[in-house]
Amino acid sequence: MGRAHETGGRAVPQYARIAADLLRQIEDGTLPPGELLPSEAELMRTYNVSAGTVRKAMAEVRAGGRVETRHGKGSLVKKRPPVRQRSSDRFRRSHRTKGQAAYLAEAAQSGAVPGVRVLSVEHRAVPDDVAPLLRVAPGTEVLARRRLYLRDGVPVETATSFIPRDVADAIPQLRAENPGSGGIYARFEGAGHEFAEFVETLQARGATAAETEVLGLTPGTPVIHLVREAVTTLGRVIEVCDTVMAADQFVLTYRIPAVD
Amino acid sequence: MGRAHETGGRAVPQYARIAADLLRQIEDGTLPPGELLPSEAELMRTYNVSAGTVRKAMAEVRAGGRVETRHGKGSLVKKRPPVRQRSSDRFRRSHRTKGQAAYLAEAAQSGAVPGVRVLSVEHRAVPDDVAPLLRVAPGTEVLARRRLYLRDGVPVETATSFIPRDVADAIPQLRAENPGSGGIYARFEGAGHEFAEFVETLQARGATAAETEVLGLTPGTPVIHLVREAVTTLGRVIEVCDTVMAADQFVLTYRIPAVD
DNA sequence: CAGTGGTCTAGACCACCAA
DNA sequence: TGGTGGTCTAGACCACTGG
Repeated sequence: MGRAHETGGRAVPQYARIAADLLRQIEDGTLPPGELLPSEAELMRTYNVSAGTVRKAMAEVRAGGRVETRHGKGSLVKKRPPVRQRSSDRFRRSHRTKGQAAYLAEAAQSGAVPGVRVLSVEHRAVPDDVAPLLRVAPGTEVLARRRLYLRDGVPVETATSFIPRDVADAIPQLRAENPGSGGIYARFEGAGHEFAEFVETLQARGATAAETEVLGLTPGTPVIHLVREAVTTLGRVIEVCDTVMAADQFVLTYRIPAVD
Repeated sequence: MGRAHETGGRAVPQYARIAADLLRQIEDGTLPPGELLPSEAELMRTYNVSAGTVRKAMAEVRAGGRVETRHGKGSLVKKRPPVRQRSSDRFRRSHRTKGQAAYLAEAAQSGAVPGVRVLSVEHRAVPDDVAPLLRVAPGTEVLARRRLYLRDGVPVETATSFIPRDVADAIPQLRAENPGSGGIYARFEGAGHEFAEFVETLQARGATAAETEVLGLTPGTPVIHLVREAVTTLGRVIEVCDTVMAADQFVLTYRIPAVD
């Protein structure tokens, strides 16, 4: 009993109905931010369904991004659903000369406590998808700076910068854990490179197992995969930054000037 | 038997291991594009797990976006995983004067057959989240143009344009199903509006039930929610376009000029 | 028709959390 | 300790696809 087609001839499965119910309650404030959702056992009772069905419903609710589930505790409505703002002018030179790296510049606007952890700085073979962007042969050795960004202590983004050897070797600070005031872009400029533009290419997809691990996500949770190329006025790409962000933590905005 | 901690003391669940296995095989070409994945029954046999476990693994594989599952048929590796390119210069005026709306301009680059279906053109109350962007009071009546974009016949994106009454009333073609050559932006320009910039704000999240329906997605599949404001040289926002895209169908690129 | 994925059940055992 | 979510099983019935 309880099959979708029997409970009223509907084509919509029970788990979808339960998920929609919960999402609506979050939407209209019946379940306010910070509130604990009904436990799965309770949902089983109130909807008269089995555990598997409730779990599938909850998986869908989680995918919506407005809920956070903690093992042994329960699921609670997130306080500020979309949080960090990544915007076009985060790369302003004026920020760097004031000593703010891009992520600090935007953290200032959003009121959360930011953090960075440098995971590794090493020479390694360039990944196949990055090689053409840097205009180097596949397998060429480059400098890779891998770091983890935190927001209020929780990981929200990983980023890996790839820099050609000849550029990196000329700037010793790039091999240091802390590249100094203004971040690595300030170091590039200090070494005479002048930026013309940044090109960001992004797509969204479910998190892979590896990303799930590093960012502390539930499997299948959406992530944004963004690759940024830093182009100098000489037309050279001197850095490619590959970042993966927990999708629910970011809102991105871009300003596109109208052109002919 | 078969629990995660018993099969070798690993903390990684079986479904994750199976999903990773399949994703790796897709990645390295063991399962080439167009190929049918092993059926769920076969996976149960080869990995010696139950149906539920295999289904959870497949759900994770699907979330990766490289696989398409058809009921009664099986799961197959998508041909061209990321397909449509949405780029910064899709709004070039030169495209419009040549009679190409933005979506046609980019479709030309990607080799697929594009399509649009106008779902509705009507006057309605502005949504609460759109009102502040248009600088109108909540509940104000605006013109809403809702359309569905197709790629090779399958829906990939819904878009709803909101236009203030005073702007819309002056341009009769905006109420027509087909706004004419160059799209609605060409009509705005024809009526004397000059665009200064477009501001795009986007986030990624799992699809809601309603989106699942319209776009023909699996529940929980990632979507990109993008809101574009069209700003004129007079500083007025004359259109807000709210779009939801199937995430696996789009790669977005933005060019950000370096500024001080 | 046989084979495929989709929904659902009932029950087991585990890992985490808080009192 | 009792309640919570997380993983897994074994089996049922359904709906869709294709020959």
